[in-house]
Amino acid sequence: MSIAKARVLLGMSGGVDSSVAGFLLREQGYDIVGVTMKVWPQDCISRAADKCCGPQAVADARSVAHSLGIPHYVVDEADQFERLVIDYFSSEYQAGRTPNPCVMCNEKLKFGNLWKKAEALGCDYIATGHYAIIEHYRDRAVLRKGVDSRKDQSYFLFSLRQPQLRRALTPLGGMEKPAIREIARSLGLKVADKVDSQEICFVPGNDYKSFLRSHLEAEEFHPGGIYDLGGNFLAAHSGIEFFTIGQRKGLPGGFAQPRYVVDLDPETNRVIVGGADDLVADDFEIDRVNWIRDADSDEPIEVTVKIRYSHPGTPATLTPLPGARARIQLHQPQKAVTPGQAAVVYDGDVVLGGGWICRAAARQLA
RNA sequence: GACCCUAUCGUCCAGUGGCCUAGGACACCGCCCUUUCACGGCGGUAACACGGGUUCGAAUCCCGUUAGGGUCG
Repeated sequence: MSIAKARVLLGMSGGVDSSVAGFLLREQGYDIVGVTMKVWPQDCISRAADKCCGPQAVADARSVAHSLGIPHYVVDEADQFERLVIDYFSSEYQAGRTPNPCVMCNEKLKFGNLWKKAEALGCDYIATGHYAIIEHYRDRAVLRKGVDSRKDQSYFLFSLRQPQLRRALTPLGGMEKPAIREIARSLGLKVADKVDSQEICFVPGNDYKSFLRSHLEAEEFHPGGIYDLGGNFLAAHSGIEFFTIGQRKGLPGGFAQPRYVVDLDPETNRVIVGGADDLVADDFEIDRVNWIRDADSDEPIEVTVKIRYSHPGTPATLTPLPGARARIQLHQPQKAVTPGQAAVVYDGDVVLGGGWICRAAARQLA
C-alpha cells in the first residue's frame, strides 16, 4: 500500500491536538516531518509568548517532535502572516466588516504557503490537528464535520480548494477531544494538559481593539456617530473598527432594553443600534463562494448554514448567483448576520462550500 | 433681579416618614462559554448634591446653600 510510505508535513502548533495527530500518523505508517510556523515578528514576540505561534509553542512543538522521533523544522512566515492575515484583519475592520483571520490563515498559510516548504521537503501531504474529516476519493476530496460535535472545526476549512483538500490530512476528525488528551497522557507528552487555544492567536489579552490601536495609525480609524434606527444621534464613537454586528458591549447605557449594533455604514461611519428584534435577518448574499462539492446546477438547493463558527446551523435555501456569489434565504430568521463572517453551507455533516457574508442594502431609517 | 420647578448608582428611573443596611434596567467589571468577532449564562462594584432642622425614626417633611430648567423681564 503505497500511501503507507507517503511523506507528510505535519503542521505543529505546540498544542495537544497537532501533537497527537503526529502520533496517529506515525502509527499509520507515514513518514512525518514536523514543521512549526513562526508567524510573529521577533520584536513583538514577547507579547504573544503564550500564544499558539510564540516561542513557547515552538519549544513545545520541538519537544513533542523529539518524543515522537520525528524531525522538526521552524519556518519563518512572519512577513506572509503580516500581509495575508493581519493586514486582512485590519482592513476588514476598517471597512466596517468583521474578519475571520483563522479561515484566512488556513487557506493562505497552513494549506497555502506551507506547500512550498512541503514540496521542498518532498512531502505529499500536509497534516494538521483540525477536528474535521477529509475523505480522499479518486477524483475529489470530501470535507466533513469532525465526529466531536463540540470541537468540529470544518467551518474554518471551508475556503480550501480541491487541490488543497486532496493533499490534506486531518487524523483527528474521527476522534473526540477527551480521547486525544488521553493518548497524549499515555505518551507522556508534556503538552497533554495544555489548555485549548482560543481567541485570536496574534491578539494578546483577547483585546483586538488594543491590537488595532497599536497596529494602525490614529488617522486610519473611522470615527463617527452612534445612531438609533430613528436616525437620532446617541453618542460619538472613535472608529467603526471597534464594532461588530450583534455587539452589545460598549454602547451607551440608559435604555430599558439592551441595545445591539444592527448595522455599520462604511459610507458615513455610522454605527446603528437597535433592540434584539432589530437584529434578525432572513436573507443575505455571500461572495467569493468556494464550492468543495461541485454545484450541479444553478438551481436552488436546501442546505444547513452556519453564519459564524459557534452557530449551530440553520436550514436555508441557497441560490447560486453569477460571479461566485449566492443568495441565502434562511427558513428561520437569525440574529446578527454579520458582513465579513463566513457562511458555511452543509448537507448533513458534509461541507458543500461557503462564502463571505455581504452587507445588505443600507437599512431604511424610520 | 423676583418667583416657580427639579436634584437618588456611570446612564435612565423606582421610591411620597418605618417593609431602604435604597430596588430595577442599561452600561461597567469578573468568571464561564469559545481555535475568529460577537451573542449568551452566572456573579460583582456602584447613588439618596451639601448643611441645618422636625420626628422615637427621613431618600421621603421644613429651612438655607449650590447646580440645572422655566415663568415674569
